[in-house]
Amino acid sequence: MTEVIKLAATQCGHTFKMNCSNCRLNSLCLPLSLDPRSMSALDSIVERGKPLQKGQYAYRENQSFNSIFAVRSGALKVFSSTSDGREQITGFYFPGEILGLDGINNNRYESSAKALETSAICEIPFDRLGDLSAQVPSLQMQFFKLMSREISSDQQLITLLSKHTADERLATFLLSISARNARRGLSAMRFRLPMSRLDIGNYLGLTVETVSRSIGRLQKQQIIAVSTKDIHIFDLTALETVAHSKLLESKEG
Amino acid sequence: MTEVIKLAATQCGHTFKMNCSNCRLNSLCLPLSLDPRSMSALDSIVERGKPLQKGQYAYRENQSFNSIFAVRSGALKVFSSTSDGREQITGFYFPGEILGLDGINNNRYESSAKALETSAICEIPFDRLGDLSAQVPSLQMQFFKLMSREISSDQQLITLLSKHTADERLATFLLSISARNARRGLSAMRFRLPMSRLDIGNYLGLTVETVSRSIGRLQKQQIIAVSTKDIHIFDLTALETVAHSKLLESKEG
DNA sequence: TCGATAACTTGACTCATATCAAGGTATCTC
DNA sequence: GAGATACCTTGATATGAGTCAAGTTATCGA
Repeated sequence: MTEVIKLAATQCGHTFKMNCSNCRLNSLCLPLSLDPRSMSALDSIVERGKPLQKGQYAYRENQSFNSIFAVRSGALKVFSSTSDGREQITGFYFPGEILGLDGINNNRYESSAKALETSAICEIPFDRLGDLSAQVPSLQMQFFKLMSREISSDQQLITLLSKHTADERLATFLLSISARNARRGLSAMRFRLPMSRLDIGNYLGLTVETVSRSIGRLQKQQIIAVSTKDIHIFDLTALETVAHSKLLESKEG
Repeated sequence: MTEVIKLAATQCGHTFKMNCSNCRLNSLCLPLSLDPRSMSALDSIVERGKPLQKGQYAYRENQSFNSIFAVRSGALKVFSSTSDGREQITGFYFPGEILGLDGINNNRYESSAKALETSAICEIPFDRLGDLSAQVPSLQMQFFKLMSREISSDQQLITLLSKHTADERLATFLLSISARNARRGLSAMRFRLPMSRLDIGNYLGLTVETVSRSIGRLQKQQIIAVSTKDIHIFDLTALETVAHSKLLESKEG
């Protein structure tokens, strides 16, 4: 084995060995519910390279598939190219979330993953994960659930795009970011968006102008306050109302 | 074991035991690339009940998850309810295809599956499939690929809904049905749609009227001929052109 | 710190698709 | 096989989001 011990430097100058056991995201990520021995087995196959700088890729469309990736810090966007050369963003990925699952089917990635800001990621070689899954039933189950969750969330996006107005889409999007922040122990009410308005519009099937106007409307209703990329949600309930119903929304005038 | 031998009656009155080995769809379905022993192990956990009649459900949203299903004959639609009570169809499933994967994550189905016509389905209990997957690496891999394919196809639908016109969506939809027919050894050029225009519109994020008008435009261009639910594709290349590019389409006038 | 460039906002206008309406056609039921 | 019902088509009109345009505000590199 040629495993290299990966060290990470803290701001105060100490170094420590990064692993799944001491990762504060392990309860959100693949190791969830693994016993210590299995966690250490998983840990031994995880590769922790140096962080991606903003704009760098974790993987690219059509590249041959070898690994899935877990986000440790930062944020990435995943997108594929349409037949006429435009891009479609299919998801944003935050710490504790796993990307690259679309590559399994044809042994090549069907999308590209690009860092929106400096991001640390864990690379998990898929063949070794498969071997380990066959030995550790709870890991296999956890991985099945992970893929199932990706399917569910894609289906929610399908519904969002197919049946909802611009304001509903934007409100749903903000609620999703908020909930994912809360899951990591961060504020559900205040956060900074790592992606541009263009990316948000692309993801939600809207133009930049429409995103901007929709944000404007939510601000005018005092539901949120926005300063460029800093979001402050004043009224979570009102935001949920906007997200969930055309009918109610129109009654508010 | 209380396994009952399932018999199916052919039209000429003979009976035979249905199993994965003799199923003519096994090269499209989960058993793909399994050796005979593993195939028979898989076969022993599959339950083949009596066919669903049109309108009956394979499973319903929020029902507790136990099994995934393979379509043997017929067709089903899978849909979930939006917050305001409307339905969103997320997929149509044809023979050889597998549904119910969204239930794995939370141990309950996040969508409902309804037969569009009389349909025979194979029920595969998920806990037993998990056990077997851990023992048969090629089955585990096949199942991972299956889920990955579902993710990819959902992402393609996301792109279709987000970035394409009504005509592009409809053309893409017809091409998808055509290709899946061809995969099963049926005609790519002539087929009968099992779903209503309403269902097509719902799936594609369009109203019935728009679907109808879009079909009308494709007929006027002599690309397809349609008689209610019977589709005849005259010019597959032209249909692909319509599906793939706004730019080219507008040049044709 | 300045200048350049990218990102964002706002307004005026257009257009693709939704909505409303009415009539026609297939399909099911008794 | 007649009536009822669901499904489909076509036309007229309305509208939400797109497009084009111009100006403002952030961000980045030298």
